[in-house]
Amino acid sequence: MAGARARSEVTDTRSRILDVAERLAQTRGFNGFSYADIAAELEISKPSLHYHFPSKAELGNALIGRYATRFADALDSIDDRGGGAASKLDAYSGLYADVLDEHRMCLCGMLAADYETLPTPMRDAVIRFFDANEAWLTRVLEEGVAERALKLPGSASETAQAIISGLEGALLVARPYGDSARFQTAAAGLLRGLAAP
Amino acid sequence: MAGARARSEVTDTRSRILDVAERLAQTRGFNGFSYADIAAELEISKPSLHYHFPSKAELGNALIGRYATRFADALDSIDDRGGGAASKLDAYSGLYADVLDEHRMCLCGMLAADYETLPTPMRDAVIRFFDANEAWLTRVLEEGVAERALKLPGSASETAQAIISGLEGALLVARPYGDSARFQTAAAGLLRGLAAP
DNA sequence: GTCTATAACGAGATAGAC
DNA sequence: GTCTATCTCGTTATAGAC
Repeated sequence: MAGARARSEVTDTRSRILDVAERLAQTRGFNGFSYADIAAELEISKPSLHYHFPSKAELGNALIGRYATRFADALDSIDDRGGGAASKLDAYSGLYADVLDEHRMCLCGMLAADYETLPTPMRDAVIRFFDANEAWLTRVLEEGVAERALKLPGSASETAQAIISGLEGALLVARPYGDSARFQTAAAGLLRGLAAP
Repeated sequence: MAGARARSEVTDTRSRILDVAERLAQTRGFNGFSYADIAAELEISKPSLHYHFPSKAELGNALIGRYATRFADALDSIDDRGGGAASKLDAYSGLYADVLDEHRMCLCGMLAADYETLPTPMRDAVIRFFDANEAWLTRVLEEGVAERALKLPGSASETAQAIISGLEGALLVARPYGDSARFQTAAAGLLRGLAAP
């Protein structure tokens, strides 16, 4: 078919920019990288970056938007796989473990640290990310309680907030230690304590 | 007495610099403020700052050092007050709540996010801070278990790590929401789940 | 869509006077 | 101990050619 390209032979520039910016934002924070860093890694010029993302704020918005979409897709996949509430929570924790395996912080956890320095649209998008996670977790926890598979220390939404906080914090603290076992231990303890069978 | 000064009439410049830098680091991250920000707020010149702290890295070291000392003192105070393990854990959680009341992140939690961009001495000091917290918490948890006042989901040191992670994450996530009740709920849930009576 | 060139500004840091 | 003046470099961003 005319115009078709071998998949992954070339990824479009916009996506490759987002890939690099995402990794830098997750490892160094939003104020810890520059257009120059991205340009050097992709071997393109800085003005080319500005063609795709006129300002760093717009790059940041695109970053969170894509990340949130991907995360929502991952939550859908967990739902599609079926299984009980407890196994869904394990899979949810696994999403965070995958992030740490790449020596990254959750993008929105990192941006939560940078929050005060972010432009308003990015702030709003960070909040929406956490709200979406809380809504998904709340539903899973309620299912677990209804099935008598889980016992929670508080309401489902309060427990959901505590799980998100706990996993974000486990990422935050484990990363300096460069120790993914440290994350696993904390995450397992948190889930056992907060959503016991 | 000659040379004596009315307390708090003037705080020495070095301390005032650290006060401002500390607040900026806790709210904006270590890469989110500059010598110019501090100079403007204290109405002194940038070179005066460099006289007290020749480089930003040395300012950062002094920042963590003072913070860690103050935190260790607070832990000593909790011990001195007596009471059981459960009330010590509540007091520990209260230290984090106090930070959030000033709309700040824990300094070392913030620096954990900035970790990859920090000079080595600052990295080491961040790790030491968490290790000291873990050691204190581990001891308190072991006391609680010995008194049969607490039941833990894992070893005392693993539980200590999970508590630190959970409280740091609760701060991280609650701050964008500007909601200290959100922290309290998550913290209470975490402690109930991880160190149940 | 990508480039060269450059503007305009802020960063960390230093020299040297007082 | 604090200042003015300055340096050097890195930052985001734009103009305009190809």
